[in-house]
Amino acid sequence: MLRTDRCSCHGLRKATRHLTQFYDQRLAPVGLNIGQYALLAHLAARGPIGIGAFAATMAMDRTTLGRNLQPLERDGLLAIGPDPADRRSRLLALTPEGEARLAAARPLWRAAQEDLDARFGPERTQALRVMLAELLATDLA
Amino acid sequence: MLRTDRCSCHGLRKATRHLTQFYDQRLAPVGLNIGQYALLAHLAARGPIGIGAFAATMAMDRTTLGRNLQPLERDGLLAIGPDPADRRSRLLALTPEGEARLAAARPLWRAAQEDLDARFGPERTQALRVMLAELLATDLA
DNA sequence: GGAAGATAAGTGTATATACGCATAATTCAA
DNA sequence: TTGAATTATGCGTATATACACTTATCTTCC
Repeated sequence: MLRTDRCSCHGLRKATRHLTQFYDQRLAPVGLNIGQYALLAHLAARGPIGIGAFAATMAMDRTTLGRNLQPLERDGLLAIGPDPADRRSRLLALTPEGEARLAAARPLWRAAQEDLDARFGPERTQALRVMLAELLATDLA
Repeated sequence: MLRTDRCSCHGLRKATRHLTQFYDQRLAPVGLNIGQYALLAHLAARGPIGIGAFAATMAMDRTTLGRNLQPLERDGLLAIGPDPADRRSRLLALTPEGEARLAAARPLWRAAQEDLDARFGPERTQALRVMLAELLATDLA
């Protein structure tokens, strides 16, 4: 018999640990975790972008994003350069190495998604994604 | 128009950051975050318990739990004592201070839950909890 | 043009997360 | 009974998360 948590936040956090470990293990062969993969994938799609705007895109605290960029920059997967239009801002962009790493990671990510679909069910997975997007869009302040 | 994430894990992690910040802010007046509140609440319910068993209960890595206990022990909210039946094991239990802190936190947690229900909808909140429990119960290894 | 306010980002600090390795105690089997 | 396998935990390391505070730059208004 399935026991749901009384606390919605605790249930969410537990499920996140569970799923994060799964994705992290699947991506480990290319030396990325799911958070880093998401950063690279979104950065590839949004082109050069400032830290604040990118943090908003990722629904992440600005300072958290700043810290998370450091290992990726250190490893040469992304470059942080000046913004010619605003000297306060610094523009993020993938390096060729970052694009190569992302390309290597994509099939692993896709396989993880498909495995999740197979084990949890495509409809439930889809329903979960919708519900999580709705929760994220809910103003809680 | 609502945009769902392609990556289930990324969607889950974003929603967790969002909801965790909400709960953390609501619990801040008593000096706890939602993770610490969950630890104290479950520890109160499960009585003295070893670290490994408690970690399994919390769906948390054993070493993560060990680290998370440190601030709570330092602040005198829980005690880590020897297990008379097995000298390898160490038993966790709330202190009176821990019980008092938990009692002070409960109304704030309850209010946060009710606010979430009001803003996200009780049916959706319940459906989300069920789906997350199902995901947690899904073997992904 | 210059002061006031707004905005972009970095730093210090604290907690959260988990892997790999090490240690100590228990259990089990020959 | 003792050596091997198992189990419970701790520690080193690396990354994730976010708050409060600070600095640098930009914008606006007079």
